[in-house]
Amino acid sequence: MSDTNETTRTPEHILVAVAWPYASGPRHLGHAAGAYVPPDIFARYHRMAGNHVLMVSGSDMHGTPIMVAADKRGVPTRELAEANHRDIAASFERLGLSYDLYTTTLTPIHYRVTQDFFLRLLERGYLFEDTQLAMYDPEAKRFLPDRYVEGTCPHCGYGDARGDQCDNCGRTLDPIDLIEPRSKLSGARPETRETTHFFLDLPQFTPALLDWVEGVGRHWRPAVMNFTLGWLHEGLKPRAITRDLDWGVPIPLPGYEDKRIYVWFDAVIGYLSASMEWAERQGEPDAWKRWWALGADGTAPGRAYYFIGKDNIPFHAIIWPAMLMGYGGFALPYDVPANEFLTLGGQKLSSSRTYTARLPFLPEALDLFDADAIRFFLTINAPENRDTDFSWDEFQRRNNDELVATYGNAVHRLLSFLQSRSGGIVPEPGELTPTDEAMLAQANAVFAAVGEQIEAVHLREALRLTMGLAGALNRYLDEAAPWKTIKTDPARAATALWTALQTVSALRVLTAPFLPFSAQRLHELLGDEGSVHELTWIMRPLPAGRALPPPAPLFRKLDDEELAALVQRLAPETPETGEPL
RNA sequence: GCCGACGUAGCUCAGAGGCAGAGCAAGGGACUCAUAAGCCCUUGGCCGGUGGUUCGAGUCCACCCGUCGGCACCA
Repeated sequence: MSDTNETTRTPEHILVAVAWPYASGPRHLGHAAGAYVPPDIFARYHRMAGNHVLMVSGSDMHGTPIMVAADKRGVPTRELAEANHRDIAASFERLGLSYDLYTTTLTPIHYRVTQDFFLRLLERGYLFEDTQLAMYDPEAKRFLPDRYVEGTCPHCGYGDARGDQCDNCGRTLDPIDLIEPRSKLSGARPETRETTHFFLDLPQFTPALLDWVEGVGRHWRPAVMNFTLGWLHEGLKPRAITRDLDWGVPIPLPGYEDKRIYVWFDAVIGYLSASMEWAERQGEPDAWKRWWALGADGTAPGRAYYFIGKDNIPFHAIIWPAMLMGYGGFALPYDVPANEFLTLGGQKLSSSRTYTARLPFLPEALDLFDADAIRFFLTINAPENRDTDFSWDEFQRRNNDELVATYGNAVHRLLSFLQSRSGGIVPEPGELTPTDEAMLAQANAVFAAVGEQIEAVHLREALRLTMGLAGALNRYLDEAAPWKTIKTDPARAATALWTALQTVSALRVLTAPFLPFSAQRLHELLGDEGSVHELTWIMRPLPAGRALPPPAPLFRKLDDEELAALVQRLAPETPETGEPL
């Protein structure tokens, strides 16, 4: 067995920054496909490849929708946010997401870092105060975000237009233009009031951002770069970073007790504050600097990847970099591999196989299916280049025909045969034929190919290549046909079985980033102890003579009736939640 | 309305100047180790439309149609 693909390069510091889920309710499969599963694959691979990975995220706890939902239920805002946070964290754990820290924006350290950012940007002249007109609900005694004002659209006459946009004609609106405006909270007619807020002076950053994007953006996904350049060329506008609320990070200046720093400004700072919190918990309070602090010559300490959905591009490719530039001394994003959306658009409404009109929430999906089956579907059909369509038919097909039939079966047919014909003992190989050599060479080569794709954040292609090795193993077994040669040429059968077993041993390593739970089961079926995730990203030899435990299938098939019965338990309607992240 | 992305086989999706691809579905075949799985062969495409650039265009350009997203107080 050769270790030729073992890398000798020095370990890198890789920051895996994962979008902060908004703690307004459960996340659904679309969120997982877009922003949560990809970084986990990326982080797991980089750990196995020997790099120093820091993967942090947390729940975004502030913002108006959470406040409003809590008011409606008559519970304290903090209580609802924390309950939602616990649910999200639990489903992430069940999905196998390997955060080094998954925290919230309610921690003391987050408040401290956010206020520090505020003061530093203010001191450096990147924040200014200005007075604006805002809608005020006299009954709820609260200022209203634009979308909490409803009324008749001045363009098309639609009666339920929101203050920010008309859902009927799609036009962008100003709430002041609405005919017969009413508060979404109380129904009262909103008043216009003056209010003073702090603004982030984004125009100051435009030239520096353009320079930066035109350099680093070259390896970004084209959609992300075009979108970002579009904003920059259009000209940035100052953006209010405070609100008239009592839910959020307080403004660290006297006289602003009735205002708060608004959620989008504090949420992106979470990447930094969570890294600091992680370091403190490690008992090494400065450890975060290894991923964040620029060197004396301004060089980045490693590479920072921000995994988000496409709706979040402005925050991560423009606003957060501007904030970092303004503060100074911290590494900017290296890549922002934003995914498109998982949609339900193509589902045929007339089909009897249409079960729901919405994407399932993670807790529901995880109650019904193995995490690896979900991860497999979300990755092999990931919306990397464009929106991709979700349907239960497609989920079943990918699971049954690809995950189970190709990969699961390749493993199971081999291990079962070994168990029944040679008592589960890994045989001693004889002389290798060219076919055997080719099988092993391919397994070895797949490590480099998959690694290259993951590093480029082409996870879908990476998983496809991995499954390709399972397909090659099936073909190898058919050609070598040990079930025949075992009767005529036992030594040849032994060598073929040994070769196939080495390939399965490679697959348990190769699938580990994508399918962490089944990779661990396979690791144990191969008679190894400990965690498969602590192995190195190279061929893992399986020694001859080892006795393997009795095999069990890695995955289960979903038959039509079972799937239909399971999925019909899902609530047909979308429960009340806030917006996606 | 403005900006951007996308439109490729029945389905889900790759490909980005040089002979149209994969998986699944469909048709045929040989096999029996395996969760009726796996393997081999075959069928299947006006690459959304029109016009242009080019020796050559899914690929580059213009316009049109369709879908999705953004348009700064949702995050």
